[in-house]
Amino acid sequence: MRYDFARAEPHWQAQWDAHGCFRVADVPTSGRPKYYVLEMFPYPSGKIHMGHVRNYTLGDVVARYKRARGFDVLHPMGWDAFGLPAENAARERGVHPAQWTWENIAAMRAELQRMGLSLDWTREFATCDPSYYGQQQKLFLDFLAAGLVERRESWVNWDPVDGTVLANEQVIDGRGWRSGAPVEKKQLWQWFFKITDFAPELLDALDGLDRWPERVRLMQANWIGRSEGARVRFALAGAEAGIDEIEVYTTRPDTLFGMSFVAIAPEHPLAAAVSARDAGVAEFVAECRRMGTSEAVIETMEKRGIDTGLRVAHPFIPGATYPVWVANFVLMEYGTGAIFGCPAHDQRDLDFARKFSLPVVPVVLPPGEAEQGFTIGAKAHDGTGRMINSGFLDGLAAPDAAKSAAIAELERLGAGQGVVNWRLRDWGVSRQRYWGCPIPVIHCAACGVVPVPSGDLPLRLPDDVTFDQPGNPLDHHPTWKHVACPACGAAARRETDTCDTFVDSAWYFARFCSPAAKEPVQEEAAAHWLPVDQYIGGIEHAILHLLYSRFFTRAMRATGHVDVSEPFAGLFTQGMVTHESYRGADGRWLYPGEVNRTAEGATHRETGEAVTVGRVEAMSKSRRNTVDPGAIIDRFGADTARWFILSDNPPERDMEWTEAGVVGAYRFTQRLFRLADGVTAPAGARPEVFSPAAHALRQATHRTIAALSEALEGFAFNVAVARVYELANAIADAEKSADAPAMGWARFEALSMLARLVCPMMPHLAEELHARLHGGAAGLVAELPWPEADAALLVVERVTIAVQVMGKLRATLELAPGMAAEHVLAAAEAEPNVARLLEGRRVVKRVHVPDRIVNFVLAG
RNA sequence: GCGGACGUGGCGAAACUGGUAGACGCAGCAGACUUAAAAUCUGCUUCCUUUCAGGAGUGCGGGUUCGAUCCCCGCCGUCCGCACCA
Repeated sequence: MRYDFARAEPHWQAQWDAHGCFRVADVPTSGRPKYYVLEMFPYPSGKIHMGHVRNYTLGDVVARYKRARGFDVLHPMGWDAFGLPAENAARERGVHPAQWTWENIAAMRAELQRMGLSLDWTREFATCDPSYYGQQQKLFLDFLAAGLVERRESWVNWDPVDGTVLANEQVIDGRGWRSGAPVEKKQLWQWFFKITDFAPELLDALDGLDRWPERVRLMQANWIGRSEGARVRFALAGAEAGIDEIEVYTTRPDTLFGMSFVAIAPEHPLAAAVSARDAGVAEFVAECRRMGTSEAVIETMEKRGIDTGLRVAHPFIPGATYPVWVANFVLMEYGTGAIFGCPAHDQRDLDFARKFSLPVVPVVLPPGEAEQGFTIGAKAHDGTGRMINSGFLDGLAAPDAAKSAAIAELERLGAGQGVVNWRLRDWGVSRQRYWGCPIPVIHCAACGVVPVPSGDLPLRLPDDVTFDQPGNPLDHHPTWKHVACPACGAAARRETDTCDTFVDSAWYFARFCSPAAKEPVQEEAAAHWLPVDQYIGGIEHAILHLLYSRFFTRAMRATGHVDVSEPFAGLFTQGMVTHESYRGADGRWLYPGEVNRTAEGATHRETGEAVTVGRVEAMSKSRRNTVDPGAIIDRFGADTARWFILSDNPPERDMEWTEAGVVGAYRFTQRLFRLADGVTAPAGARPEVFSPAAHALRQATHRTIAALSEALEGFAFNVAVARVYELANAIADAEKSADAPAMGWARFEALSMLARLVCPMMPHLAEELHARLHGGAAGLVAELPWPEADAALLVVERVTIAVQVMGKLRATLELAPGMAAEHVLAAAEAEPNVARLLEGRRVVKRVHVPDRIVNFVLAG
């Protein structure tokens, strides 16, 4: 008899649904503790991919386990439904973004439901639904009223041919992806959330996030980027267009005596001023504008610059002046958009100085170096040392003591002051696009920016838009933007920018607590469920999405919507799903389904020609190395897909999807089914006495319960899987051993525990096994508590002690635990192999680690 | 370029975070069952030396320690993020 997953899986899903196993109230009255499990909700691209299967399987294991542990578990699902792909589909295929999105959602919901996830589907929503984004508009207006939103000019990537703003990913090698035209930077008036208001708090609170991965906290801390330094004002030797000084931010004011130039960003006002009269500078600035706004691009391109001819005075050295350059690596967004260059102690400045033959004066002498003859070669010295060539700073320790002294002097001279600087920039949320949440403000010539009245919310997107011309369809709409000013009644214009989709995902976790509420969040529901106890998603979101959510939660707290500051108490970041890639003889990428893969190599399934096996890489459509979860569930069932995805490796690491691995997982589902097939509850009470074999099986069962609990708590799902294999092996072995009277009882115990233990991972098979073992009379596993291990069966009766001589293993001892050191050492010395090696040698040290190891250290 | 991680048999990995490296699975090999194949079951499986017994071994090179996959220093390789992809 074989396990018929195709029949069983829909059956048990219907049972769970009929029992409402996974539904919870907005404000539960059960008295049980709460646990909120959330996986990052998907973008509705149309099909689920293996990354989703992994993410939602991980979350489901946690949700089911916690539910069994007696928690009320909130485990919702929704759709991150606004975004560029829907507009691209509209432009390419003429389908309306709304239609495209809702059809995708329907398809993906059906696929997700086949996975047997323990979700409360009654809480489902999509961010493109006015019932969601209308609430978001309320939040926007509350933030605006609280001074957390601001309008200012900032730079965007502009495609001059398509007349549209480009996302960084739409800029390829400095050109627009569709038009191929060189991209230009352009300044637009944009809306910003003032995330920098919370910079100190966002940084400090990281310490309290003890259930977040350390690396994520580090990345966030570096991203927020607190630094202590100084602002220094350099007087220009001659004013330029009314500008008579350059303010610079530096973290190394101690190296001011080593300066050899000042460099300003191409967007710096002074660069514009010089451009007006200097064609060379104007040309350079224009060229920098064609680089787009991506920091990664700016930082990796060749360091270039141009001398403006201007000179600045040194704050400490009367009479000394230095050239002012425009440099393509100076960022307008960081500090003041201007730096001073000290080539001896900053690698980038050194590269720049070497390239343009600027002086390199060392001012920090590294420890152990002689001052005389010390020069800087190809490497700048950015470490500690003692100040030289630095006037009043000479002899001080760098950087700290010298830094304080330099700042004190700058302040005394009125040439600057010590400041704390943040790398974090305010969050620009304006998008010149249709498929997003409309920003609910009106621009009035007389009244300025006027909020859309709350009674007019949700401010809906118009449906009748066209995508036949470049730019923002909202802007082109014949009527939508024309509106009377709510304040004065005069003709006014709606804001036509929509929100960054990161805004939608920055508070959805709060909305899930009360998805139907008439306000953004219902107070009691949010108070009960927040924060999310376990959040699970891809490491690629380690910075932006998580930081924005942390900001949003604080902004919602400031405007009275929630009473927590941190959205996610626990965070787990999963790795990607990867697969081999294949290329045919003509160089085209091939889908795994088109390839016959053997240990020796690969051939094309139809033509039989040789196929090149490429690297194992993240699944992507462009390389066609994708596997369709739907097809896997058709062939093997959801439990097999879930089991394999959990068993392969630790969830935080990238996993390789392999056909052989899935087949192996499938075989195990059948093996479990066979093991339990025909087994029913033994008649009579529990036996008084167990044979050694039956006792050993019972120990294995209870150790598995304990081990699995520990593994599941610690996200070591691959270890949990291994423990399940071990118990299954133990049951199979016991089957073969002589059938002592009590063995039947021990075996039934093992099997019925095993059925319950695999439930978080393979919920359908668990129900099937459970129902068969108990003749259908013992309820749903989904509603049973987690098994408890019998402490008496966890007691360790024998330990294996390794015996080393000079750190090398020479023997092992089998002993009862807790033996005294002398006894263990004596037993170790008596081992023939050990005695042989100790013969005639002097033992200088005898190491004994109880119940673990003995080590004899010999003289000489 | 900057920031963050990761690297263990043929492959995915485990190892009570300083104490027997390789649990468990995949693949492979041998055997049983079968007319045969599939499925299933049993055994073997880090590498080297001639078994007994040794030697080497956790990306590479050093260091600390009785003892290092684990701690420290320096390299190499791979991956993630870099603010308008989600």
